[in-house]
Amino acid sequence: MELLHLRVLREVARRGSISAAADALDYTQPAVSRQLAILERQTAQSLVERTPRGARLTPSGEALLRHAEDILARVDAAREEMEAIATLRGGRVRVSAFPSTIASFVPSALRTFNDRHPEVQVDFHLIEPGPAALQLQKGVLDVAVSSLGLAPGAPPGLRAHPLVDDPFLIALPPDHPLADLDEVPIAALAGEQLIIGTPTTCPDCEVMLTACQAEGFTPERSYLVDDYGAALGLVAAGLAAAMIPELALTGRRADVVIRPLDAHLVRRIVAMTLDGTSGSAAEAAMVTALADAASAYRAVGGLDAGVAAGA
Amino acid sequence: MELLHLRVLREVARRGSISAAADALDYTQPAVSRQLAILERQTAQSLVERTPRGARLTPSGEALLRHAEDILARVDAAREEMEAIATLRGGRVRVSAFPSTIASFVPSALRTFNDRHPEVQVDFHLIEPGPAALQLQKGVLDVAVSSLGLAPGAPPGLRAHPLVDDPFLIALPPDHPLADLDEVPIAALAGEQLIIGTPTTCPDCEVMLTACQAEGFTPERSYLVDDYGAALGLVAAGLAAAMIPELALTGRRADVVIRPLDAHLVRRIVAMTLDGTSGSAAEAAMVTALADAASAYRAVGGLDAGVAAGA
DNA sequence: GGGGACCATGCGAAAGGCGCATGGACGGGG
DNA sequence: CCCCGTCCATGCGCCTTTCGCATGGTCCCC
Repeated sequence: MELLHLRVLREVARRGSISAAADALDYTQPAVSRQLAILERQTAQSLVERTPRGARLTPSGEALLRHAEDILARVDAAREEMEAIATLRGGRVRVSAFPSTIASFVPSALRTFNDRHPEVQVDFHLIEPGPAALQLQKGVLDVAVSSLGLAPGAPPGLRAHPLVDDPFLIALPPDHPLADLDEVPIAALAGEQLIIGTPTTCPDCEVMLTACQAEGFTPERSYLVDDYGAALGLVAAGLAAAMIPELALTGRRADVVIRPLDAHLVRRIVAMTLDGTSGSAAEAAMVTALADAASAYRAVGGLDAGVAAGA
Repeated sequence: MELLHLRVLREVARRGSISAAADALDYTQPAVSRQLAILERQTAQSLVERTPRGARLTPSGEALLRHAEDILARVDAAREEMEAIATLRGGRVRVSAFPSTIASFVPSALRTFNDRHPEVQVDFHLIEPGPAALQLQKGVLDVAVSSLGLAPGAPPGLRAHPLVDDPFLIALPPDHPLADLDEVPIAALAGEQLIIGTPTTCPDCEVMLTACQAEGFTPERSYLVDDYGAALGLVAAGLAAAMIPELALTGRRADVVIRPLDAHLVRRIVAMTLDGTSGSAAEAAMVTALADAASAYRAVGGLDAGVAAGA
């Protein structure tokens, strides 16, 4: 029992003759006659009653027709949903991002996506880069805004689409000697108490450690704090300097001075997707929306203006 | 999009690999792989994510799978209903009969059919032979117990299955001279007032007229009555003799004498079905049940015993 | 590092399905 | 009353599809 058979049955029922059905189906009359015969042989039923003036369904034919109508309608629905998904008029995309991006450019991306593709459902979750990679691999997530994409040791099987390079800045107490400089040399941090995110929650902070080691020293790290707000509190109290990614500076406090470093240290923020598969149109569109939002964010300078002006 | 594609998708989803799906579907792995590729091309979607350790559905694949499950379940349901109809575990049969048969053997046939095939629904209607033939031709009736089947001028396109030959008897007033005979010669009815059903409602009564004409006379018919009960009332009043089919004698009245005729005049009662088509199993089973009931009715003598004994 | 599992693709053969042409049945019109 | 038009079934030849087999590549796990 194939779909063609059901289509033939339906058309014969509608048109009232095999010839007319063949015409409607763009087949020759013998073709549908044969398909009908095959269907009757397979169902062991006489489904249509042939007369010299046309054809009519038998009771068994009517019974099968009821199923055929539903089945064919459902097939059409399936095709339409596939079409809708392909043309971004339907479907779903599951996205995640981590806090500082949600505080900056990601909402704009989601807004853009909604405007462009209002019929695509967006499932959004806050997920840290590490877990997000696992969720992508498990297939329960489509796009993850992540900070560990392009580095060596990136999660396998995933593909990273660059969004924005987020520079690391240094936060200093206002009365700190280095606060007078327009740009803080890495080397000047030797011997200073430095707050750096721990590798487990902030893997990208590694770049700071390696930069320090390249300058020949290992930073003093008595304050192990993962939260940037908390770190700024400690900085304001004059207890330490802190390395802060620019995107994490969601506001400015007057009791902290932000300065760029002389080395261009960044964490590369990317949109991660599964590699190898082509992915859905919605997935690609979400990556595009994220890239657009990140680009716009860079264009207006992000928080750079504020940084340059200091507190 | 064919059923095979949906079956492939479902099996891949269930088994978690293309190879396993191929095994379950009795295909080779390349065959399934190709069908899947075709489905993906037609839907313009990547439906399955291939890995070296198996395969997993993408979100689009899951969306299509939801449809596939329903469609395939419905196809199975259709197949099962066809199977049920073929094996008399389902389906429906539309039957009709006319009054005197409903008063005699037809109920027993319906009972037999119900006992044999309790899952087949029976739609029963009282329909006179003439209209029943039209209904059969229109396809809104499957089996009709009729009295005009084997005669010349039988409705075209229909097939008659003999059930029972119903003899015509003569009903006489008790004090009528012919009431003393064991058997009434047709010729003796010349000049008698005779009640015979009119051709429109009792076409089979024609045989009586032709028999009379064969004997060289035309019966006197002052009382044109189609109802056998009414006819017997007129007979009891001594106004006429009446020709009555045996099956129409549903009871006996003391004021009427029933006698056989010397000529074997019968109306042939048949089960009529559409000719040409093989018909449903239920239809054939209903004809069988009717034949069985008619046969049993004949075996016990019907009302013969009562007739021979007179009033 | 090697073996095993998995998937994609090329190739040849078989089968299934279509169109064309023909034959038979029935009804309507000349 | 005959002829023609309509409708359906079937035989034949060809083409398309699709299968199985065999091969190649990738990755994981032992």
